[in-house]
Amino acid sequence: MGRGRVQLKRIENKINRQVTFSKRRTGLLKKAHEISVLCDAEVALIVFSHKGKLFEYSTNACMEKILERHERYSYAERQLVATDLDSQGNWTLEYNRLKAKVELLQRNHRHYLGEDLDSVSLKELQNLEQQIDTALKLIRERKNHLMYQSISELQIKEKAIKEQNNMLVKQIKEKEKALAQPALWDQQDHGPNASSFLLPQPPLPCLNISYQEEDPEARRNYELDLTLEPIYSCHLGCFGT
Amino acid sequence: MGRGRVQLKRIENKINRQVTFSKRRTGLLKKAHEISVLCDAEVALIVFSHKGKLFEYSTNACMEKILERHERYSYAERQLVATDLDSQGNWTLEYNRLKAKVELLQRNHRHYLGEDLDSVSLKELQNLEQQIDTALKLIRERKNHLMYQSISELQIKEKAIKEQNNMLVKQIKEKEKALAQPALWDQQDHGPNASSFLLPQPPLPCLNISYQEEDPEARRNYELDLTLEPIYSCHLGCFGT
DNA sequence: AACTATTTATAAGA
DNA sequence: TTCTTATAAATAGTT
Repeated sequence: MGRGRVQLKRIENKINRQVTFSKRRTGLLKKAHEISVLCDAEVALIVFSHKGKLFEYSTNACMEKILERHERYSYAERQLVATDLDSQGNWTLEYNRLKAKVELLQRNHRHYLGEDLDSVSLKELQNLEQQIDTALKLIRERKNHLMYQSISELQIKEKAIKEQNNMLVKQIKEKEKALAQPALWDQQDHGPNASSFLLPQPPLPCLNISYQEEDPEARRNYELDLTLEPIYSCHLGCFGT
Repeated sequence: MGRGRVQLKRIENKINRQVTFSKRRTGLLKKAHEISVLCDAEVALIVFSHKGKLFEYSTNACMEKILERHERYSYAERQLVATDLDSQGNWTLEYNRLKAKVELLQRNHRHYLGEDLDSVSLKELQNLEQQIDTALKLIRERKNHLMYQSISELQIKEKAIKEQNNMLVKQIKEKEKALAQPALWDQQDHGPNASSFLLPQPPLPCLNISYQEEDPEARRNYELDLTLEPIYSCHLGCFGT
């Protein structure tokens, strides 16, 4: 329906595919709604775009109900093959349903790990490959994001520590200077706290003790800085991959 | 689309409604399939007729997978509805255990698809990356294996068909030659099977009839050979990826 | 199930 | 994305 006859195959041009998707999606949802109203049918339509975005339509907006009904319907079919155990309560049904779900998930899980592929068709393999390829990209993206984040955090911390160090060095030098001329001072009693007498009030609390490593915060920073090294060397190389 | 404009309301005439349902259902399923192929989308369509009969379409015929994927999207919502009923019975324990398992598996599943990574630590991301990288290699290996396998099978078939063709050509030529010198033969009675008189005994059963396409096997081979083209053109390009 | 007059959907272009 | 337009497709009413 349009200016050219349409071939039933994947549209390779990305822009084109996106536009066609948008148009046809609208049409499809509309038609789903129409048949639902005109013919008094119950319709559930789920569409995931190539990029993974979800679009859906469901009669009376009760998707869950319809999916449940579907599940019951197709579950009943499967029951015909396996039958018999609907003796006790209805919980048995629910329990078996869950169990089947676990099995399916575990099967998928194995496939996502590249295991147990003998029963998988070529077509399915191609889908799987693409899904996983996409997943890998997303994971690396997220990883890189986290790494860049911690790098910039650490750079900020590093800068703060250096400033602290500079101040400490200055303090020590002044203290040495003061000790070199004790005559001017020893008549007065300054008590045991003499080491901080030159600090402004109030001093930054950690400044006069971090050399003794009694400040947990300072220590943690230091440790973090060390820990970072191996992470860098292992993974910075993959930033672009 | 038809001889009259259509009102978007339930068709009251029962026969009419049934006919329209049948027609539109066909159209809807077709369109669902088309958007799926053209735009590389994943589609699940469920239709219950007024009378309760089920019709469905799903991309690659994996309805369960798509529904599961959908479920993951609206997961949080249903949690609100579903939680609360863990009251009596010892089966409740087992049931909840299973449910927890499903949740865990689904969480993993999401991670394997590269979704929902916000809560994952850097360390875990690294593991995930490696697992998936390995999986991707395994999947591609398996895919290539399958593709090479079908290629060599098809090459063998191709060769066999060519040989058949050669023999047929030879037969025809000999037959023509024989017809060009009828005097030598027409005293003898060879019956209706004259066309195979030069074949070794027993002849390949299909050889003397395949030109009339009465042999299903020969025809199937031919179809197979044709079908191969698009597979080659679509997928051989990915062998190294 | 076919037919066909029309309405709809949509591909291409802007 | 949205609009327009030429054309392909779907389908309502009919047989």
